[in-house]
Amino acid sequence: MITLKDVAIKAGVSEATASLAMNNKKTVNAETRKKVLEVAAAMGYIPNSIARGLARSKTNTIGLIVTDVQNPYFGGIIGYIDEYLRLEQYNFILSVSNDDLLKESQIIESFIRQRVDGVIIIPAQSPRADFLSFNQLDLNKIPYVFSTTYDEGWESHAVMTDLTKGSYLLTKYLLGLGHRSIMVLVSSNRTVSISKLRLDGCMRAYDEAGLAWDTVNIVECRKNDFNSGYKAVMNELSNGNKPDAIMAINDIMALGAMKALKELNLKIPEDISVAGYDDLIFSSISDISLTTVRQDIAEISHETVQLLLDRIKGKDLIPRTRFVQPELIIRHSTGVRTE
Amino acid sequence: MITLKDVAIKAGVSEATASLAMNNKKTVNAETRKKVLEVAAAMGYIPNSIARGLARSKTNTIGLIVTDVQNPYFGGIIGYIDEYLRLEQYNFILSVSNDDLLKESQIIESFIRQRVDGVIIIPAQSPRADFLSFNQLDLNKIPYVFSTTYDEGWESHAVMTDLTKGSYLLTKYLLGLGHRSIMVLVSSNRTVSISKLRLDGCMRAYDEAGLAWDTVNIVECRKNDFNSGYKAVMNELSNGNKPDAIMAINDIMALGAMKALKELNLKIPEDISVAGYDDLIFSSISDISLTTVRQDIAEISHETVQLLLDRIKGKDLIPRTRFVQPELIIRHSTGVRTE
DNA sequence: CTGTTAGCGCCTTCAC
DNA sequence: GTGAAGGCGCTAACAG
Repeated sequence: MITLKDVAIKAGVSEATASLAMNNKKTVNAETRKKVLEVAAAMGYIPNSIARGLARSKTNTIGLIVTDVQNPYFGGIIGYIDEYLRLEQYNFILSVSNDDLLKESQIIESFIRQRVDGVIIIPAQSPRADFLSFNQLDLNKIPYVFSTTYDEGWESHAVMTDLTKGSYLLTKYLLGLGHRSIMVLVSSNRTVSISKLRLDGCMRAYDEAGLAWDTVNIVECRKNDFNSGYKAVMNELSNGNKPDAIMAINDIMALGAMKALKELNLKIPEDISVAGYDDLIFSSISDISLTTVRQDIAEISHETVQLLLDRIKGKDLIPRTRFVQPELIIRHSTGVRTE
Repeated sequence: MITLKDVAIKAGVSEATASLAMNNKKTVNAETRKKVLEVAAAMGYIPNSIARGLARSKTNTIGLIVTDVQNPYFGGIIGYIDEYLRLEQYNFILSVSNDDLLKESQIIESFIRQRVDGVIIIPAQSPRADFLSFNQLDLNKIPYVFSTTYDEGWESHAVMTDLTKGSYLLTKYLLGLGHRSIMVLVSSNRTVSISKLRLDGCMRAYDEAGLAWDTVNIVECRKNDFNSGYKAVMNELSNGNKPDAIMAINDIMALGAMKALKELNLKIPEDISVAGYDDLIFSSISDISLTTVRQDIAEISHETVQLLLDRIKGKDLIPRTRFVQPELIIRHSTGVRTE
């Protein structure tokens, strides 16, 4: 392992000068710098960022917590964040919370140990008893921003889709098609932001249309995955609850719902319309392509990174949620109410 | 930011003793340790792993390079690796190469800078002009292991599915159903290991059956994604090449292929059988569930991590590829040849 | 058992 | 412009 000292000696300069040269400070003579750079290259010198981190107390790495890596939605987020961060010469450490609050707090502590310069949090979606982890970050003066969703009860910087607006557009569209009895598949707890905000949007559309909101059938599902969507629909329909349309909290669940409907020999959209949320690549996989609300994950990721870097650079910003605009994508899983 | 020194002073001991206490070395008196631990907790002390890394020249973090985060197959790998690594008290840094060799080499260099203890590489699938990056790792004595696939021409430690066997099983099964004219969708270059190994398996099955291998239609696709599968099938079939069965290099492409067939009004499996590879959760999404070869990603991830940690601990192992057994999963997208 | 000393590799004043 | 000196926070001998 070759060090800066080795380079300095071989180049016949002091370690300090070598350091200045490597970091392109103008205070060093062009000749000397050239010499140092050459020697460094020749020796295959690779700077030790650990040591640099200690000396500068800045690691140039940021921590990223995601709830789920298997969902391509988050895969996309990770990809974009990686891209933008790399452009800005930052590394990142990734950890997966699996929506587990304990794990999330352990991850945050390990990020603090690592002295990350900042952290991006996709918060676990369970009601929180306390906010110790976030407090720890504040105490250690490590900036963080929530991405994709925020946490109820903890005001902070966040970047996310205007979920309410997306649901509003979608619901309005469905009502416009004549659907009245709508079933909504939400997460395990309808009061948690990712569900609540969407429901707010539905409600707004109902209100505007002068329709009674309480005709909506809200089904809480334990997980937000394919099987949950499948089972929920199987259950409800076998209990005789046949809606005009089904709205799922995300595309994966919507796809699960479609699977169930097919098995029940119900035609989509003739018998029941189905809509998702996210606009995964997979939304066009099913032979009946899915109507959905597109979340602009490139934009979300980009804003998240910019916001975090601004905070790291010391910009004093007011904690608030930045909303990214959703887009209604109409495809073939929805149609006018027939009967 | 409170340091070990602060704790030591407040606890009335030397910094060294505090350090020993924090690290649970037995050489320190129970009373003293208790005292130190209490003070540390009270002060909210969080050790600085950067400093520790410098002192011990061991960072307890490993680097992970993946080619694609959007494919849930790799999402699964990342999830498992995260899990196993965390159990062993390791962190990891993730970076995405997007199958770009230049980016891959930059990532490796940044990993060296960070002084990771080891790296897990899912190598980019392009023919390599040189092996400088891997050489750099060797020079810096940083252990690494390839996961999911290896690189032709660079012998090293690797853990992956026995791809050849998987293809062999699948092909044998298809031949057994009476299919003779098979179309195989591979990556952009059939000589690259992920394609080559699979093709070897097909070939073996053909040989065993005493059938002429050259009747197989091998189609090279630029990318291994949904659209590539879709387009490849659209192209081939509109050129009048109608096979009995289609085998894709992975499930995503197979799903794309199915989409194309449906649009061409061909029935699956009555008109054409389709098979994938990977066994994604999504393989059951399409109304016709996909016959595929399951890769045991939990096992692959686990072995990869164990192998890397063994190497980090200094075990001197012979570079070789460890194969994980594949499993043929028969579902509804394949059936006996009809005409 | 505990404290002293000496780094790990790099950066940053501050003289010269 | 360049070198000497000190320090980032922690650990690893070595004494005592």
